[in-house]
Amino acid sequence: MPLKSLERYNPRVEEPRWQKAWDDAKSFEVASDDPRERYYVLEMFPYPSGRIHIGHVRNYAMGDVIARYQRARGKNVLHPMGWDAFGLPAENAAKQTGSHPKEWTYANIATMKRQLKSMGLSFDWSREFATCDVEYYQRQQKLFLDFLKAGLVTRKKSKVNWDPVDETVLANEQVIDGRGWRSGAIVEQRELTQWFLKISDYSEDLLSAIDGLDGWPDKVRVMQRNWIGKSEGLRLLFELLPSDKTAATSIDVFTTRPDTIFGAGFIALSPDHPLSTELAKSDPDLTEFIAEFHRQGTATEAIEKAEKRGYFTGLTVRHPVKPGQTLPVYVANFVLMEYGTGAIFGCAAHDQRDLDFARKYDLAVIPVVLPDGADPKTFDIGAEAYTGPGRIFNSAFLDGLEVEDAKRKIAAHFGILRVDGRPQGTIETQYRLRDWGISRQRYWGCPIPVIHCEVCGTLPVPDRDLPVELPDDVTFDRPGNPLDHHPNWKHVDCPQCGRKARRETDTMDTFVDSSWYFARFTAPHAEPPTVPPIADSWLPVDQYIGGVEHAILHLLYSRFFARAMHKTGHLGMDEPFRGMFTQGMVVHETYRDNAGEWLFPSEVDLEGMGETRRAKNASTGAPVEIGSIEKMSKSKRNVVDPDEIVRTYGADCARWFMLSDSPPERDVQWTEAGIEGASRFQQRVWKLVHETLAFAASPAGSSTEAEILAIRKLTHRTVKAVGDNIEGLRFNSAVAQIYELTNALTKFAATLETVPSTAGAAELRASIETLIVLIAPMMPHLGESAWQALGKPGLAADARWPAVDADLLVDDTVAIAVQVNGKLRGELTLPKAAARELVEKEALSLEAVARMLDGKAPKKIIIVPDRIVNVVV
RNA sequence: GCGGGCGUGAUGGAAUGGUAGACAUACGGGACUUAAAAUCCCGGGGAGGUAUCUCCGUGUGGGUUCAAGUCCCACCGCCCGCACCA
Repeated sequence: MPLKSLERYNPRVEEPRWQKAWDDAKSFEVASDDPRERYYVLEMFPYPSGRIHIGHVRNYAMGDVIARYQRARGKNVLHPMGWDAFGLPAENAAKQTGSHPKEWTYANIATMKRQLKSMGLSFDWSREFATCDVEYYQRQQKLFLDFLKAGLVTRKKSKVNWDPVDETVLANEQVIDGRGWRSGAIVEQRELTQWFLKISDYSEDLLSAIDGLDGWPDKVRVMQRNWIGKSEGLRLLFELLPSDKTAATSIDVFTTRPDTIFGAGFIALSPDHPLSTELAKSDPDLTEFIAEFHRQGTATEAIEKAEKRGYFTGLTVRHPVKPGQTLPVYVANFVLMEYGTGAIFGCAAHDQRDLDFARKYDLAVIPVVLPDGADPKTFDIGAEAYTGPGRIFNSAFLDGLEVEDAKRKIAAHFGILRVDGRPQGTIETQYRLRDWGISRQRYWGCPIPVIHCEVCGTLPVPDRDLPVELPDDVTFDRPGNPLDHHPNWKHVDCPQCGRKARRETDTMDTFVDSSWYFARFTAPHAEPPTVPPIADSWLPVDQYIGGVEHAILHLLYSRFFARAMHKTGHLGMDEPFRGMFTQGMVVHETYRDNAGEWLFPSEVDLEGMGETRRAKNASTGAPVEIGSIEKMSKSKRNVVDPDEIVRTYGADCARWFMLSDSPPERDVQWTEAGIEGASRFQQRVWKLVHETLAFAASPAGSSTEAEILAIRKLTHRTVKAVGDNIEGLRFNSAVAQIYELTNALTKFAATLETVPSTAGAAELRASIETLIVLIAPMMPHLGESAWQALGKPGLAADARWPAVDADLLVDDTVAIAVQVNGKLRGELTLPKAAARELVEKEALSLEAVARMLDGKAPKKIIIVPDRIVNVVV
């Protein structure tokens, strides 16, 4: 039944038609009073930078497959979308083009929403919001005030990371290799009074709960563990010998190796240590040393490898366990004020940094841990410190103990002693995690709802005065915070005494906005930030999908926020995301001409393959160099425009290709051939559907029972496999299964053409209908068009996932591989669960096996039922 | 330096310890066509000139096992994260 006259499937016509049908039917709007089992799938919402890029397409295609699949499984699926809409780019655009951040942002949202709609994503648009909507950020202000009341917010003067390009403060998490995460500028240190969220209150909880996040990638869990950075050790007081340089009587030190105390050779203070600062006042050389340290900036790789340098303060402390001995006190450039107490004791023999330092300043190197098997008389430290296990020696009452036992014993020892009336040593847990500084000196963010009164101090804005709304009339003609420059916005009356007071002009870090949006989606129009019973009925998010670049920042903040919202009664749970998935990037080849100019893929013609593959400029014919495959970026022009892809191939093909080519956690390379393959498949399915319809009208004939059964079995197996693969997020494997079924059905249709059969045609039709339901989550528009062509009622979007007949998943005959000494020599087709004797007999009677045996009797025969026989000779 | 991951045809990649290379892409051959595109069919890890068949083959070298891409040890290479955390 050739269908030469069949028109090609035309996505440009079909796709908008179905998008409208879904809209009209409100297919994807969900109600919270629906009694069915709930499923919440969420993709990280985008920043409205201007246009959707192909990475978004991949992210949302994955989420959409899950949403549509779970819907087909009969669940009430929440699949919302919104906009992470505050942030610096809007202000930068304002500076560059004179646009207003608000207009710029909402215009971008409009564009991107149109683009997303053209992708046919099953979002519940009725729940859409942008974080810059007053309706959203006013609830965020409410949360802030509740956090403030609950003691989860502090205001303190602190050294902050200052981004000189963006002219704002950055959180530690936002400093990458000493540079601003967005601007790339080298970050400077400044002292400012800042608002902090006390995430460190939850250090232990955030850490220990990671163990329970088994729906998260290990990689992300490890990163979060490392970021929180727990270590247990001893806080130890060293008594200072009296000096006219300072009134201080002791130095507080944190160590994880108290067992090496007998090997202590010096004390080192951070240049930022209060004692260092005090001493510097009367010591110009130390002042210079500290200034030099600050000039070096913060942690970059170069600094990391920088030489250990120190400055002797002239102070000495008593050695706490060696009566009569003292240790010199240095200020050293490798000691961080941010960790522990900002002071350490140096044990050169068992810490590499301390050893480097000791060698440079000719300080004592006293080994106190003896590796197993080493001779205490000859054991010596060369250029490398010994940090391994062993027995303690040279250490009086610790001698002979293992490292861990020695730690316990010395902790007990110092727990009894007193310095300045305090225990000399206390066991303490330290975390690397710092409180989250959220103050930003920017306009386009959520205003911090606080008022500063000279008399009453710092006061929260009363709930009744919310929202604290951003003024529209701001200018961007000078550096700094436009809110601060605004003529009257910050001038308010004190809510307590009524005197003139000043509004806080800092706005919140935009990571605050994204730390609770998933909760707001559960009741986006409610008066309070969340409606706890509703939020709790949806949360935690069953499957969250986004880029690994948020593995620490956003995911950690959100986990903290859930806890803080729990504490303040806005949520009933602590962990916001049950399942987390980090998808790979979309990458593309780069192209560069002789002048070194980057070219867009659309400007390049490619020919040849492998070694002979060449590229030239499509319009001029000039040679083009094919460069490395990299993450798509505007600067290297290795980008494709989703709009253009949708125009040329349709959204379904873009989605299909994004899902088919690589495992979702790995990078996928965008290729023209790949998207064309998707398009070919789309046409094949369309053709197959119409062939099926033609066969249904064909006269009776005979196809064999066996053929029909084989098709039915394959269909059921595929339904099972595709479902399993989607649930396991193995979209590429699901696609492969669909290809296999499609290929088999195409072949079957071809045999029907030569041997017509009513039963065969009916079987084909049933299988095709199933196939369409399997395809629909990935190519939803094609799914609808085919569904309609097949004359099925309603929308494919509402079709149920086909039921699997378990009996059809197993065969009554099985192919059993026959090996001799582990090497494949043949294959048997036997009834399922055949007796061992039969399997053995059949296997031995194979000619290839007999040949390998060469008349000898087998030593052993291993039989794995229904799978394999291994004859051992 | 520490931590995590990965290494399979020309390419992206499949493979509960049990028939390596599913599926796709690229390529080659054929059919259809005046021709091209599209479409359909066939082929394909390497070597032994073809088929049969044999040997080799999942980064390298060892090991465990009847059987290893898969598990263990060592090494090489690549990618990612953290980075003076005491």
